[in-house]
Amino acid sequence: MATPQTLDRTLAALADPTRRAILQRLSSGEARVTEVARPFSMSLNAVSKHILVLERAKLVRRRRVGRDHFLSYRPEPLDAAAKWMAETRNFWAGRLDALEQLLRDEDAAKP
Amino acid sequence: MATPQTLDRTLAALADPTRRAILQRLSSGEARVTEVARPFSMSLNAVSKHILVLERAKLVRRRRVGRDHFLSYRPEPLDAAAKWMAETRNFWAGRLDALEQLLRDEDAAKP
DNA sequence: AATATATTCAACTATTTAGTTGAATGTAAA
DNA sequence: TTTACATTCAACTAAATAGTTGAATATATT
Repeated sequence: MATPQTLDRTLAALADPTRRAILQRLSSGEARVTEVARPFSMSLNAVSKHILVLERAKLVRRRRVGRDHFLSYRPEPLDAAAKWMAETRNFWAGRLDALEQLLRDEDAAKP
Repeated sequence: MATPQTLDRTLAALADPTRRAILQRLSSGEARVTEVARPFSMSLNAVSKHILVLERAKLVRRRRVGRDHFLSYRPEPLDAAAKWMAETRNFWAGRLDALEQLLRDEDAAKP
């Protein structure tokens, strides 16, 4: 698990604003393909392809119910990305603190 | 700062094993282009292009001294990536813990 | 001054990617 | 059973990417 290619696919999948927006949408719950596509100005087919990319990267899972395909966010592949960052040590030395602070700030901002 | 395009460039730059290897090499200190290129089986020119990609993503900085170009790792752009992950909350709920554990394990493994 | 070294530039090719449109498939509703 | 809906498949185009080779530029070394 976490072969270089897996990491490639994970990071490449994230390196697109449409796909990140899709994930953000899904991070607040399941949705069907059409629902996911609605906010975007591109064709449904284009979004369908983006979803395929996310699926290949295992960042999205598909549950078929009749003609509807329900999509959900699977965060697991990000572990490998985080691990890579952790191994490239310079980043985390003194930077994990900043990240934790940032998370604390976000928590504090929520009621 | 941290426009979507910046994130795109950061993540796209990381989504290549050659470039990640270059960064890992640089994370243990400055090196010249030729030195960085040596371990790879591709041409010097190809590596030079990878370096350019990393430079555009601000993950690598170049210091010119005569004909030598010294390259160094700049981890700052990863902040935006970490922030994006933090915002896609599901990941961090219950997963930041795992990451911290992982870091602690790595620390423990070092003398 | 001549030569060697470090690096980029330029031109080219092959592959991948993001998008399009139109047709096909399968399921649900009238 | 006809029609509408959800989704993908197929074929295509335009642009980006990763690699190549060969020439150019600039700096060191002899």
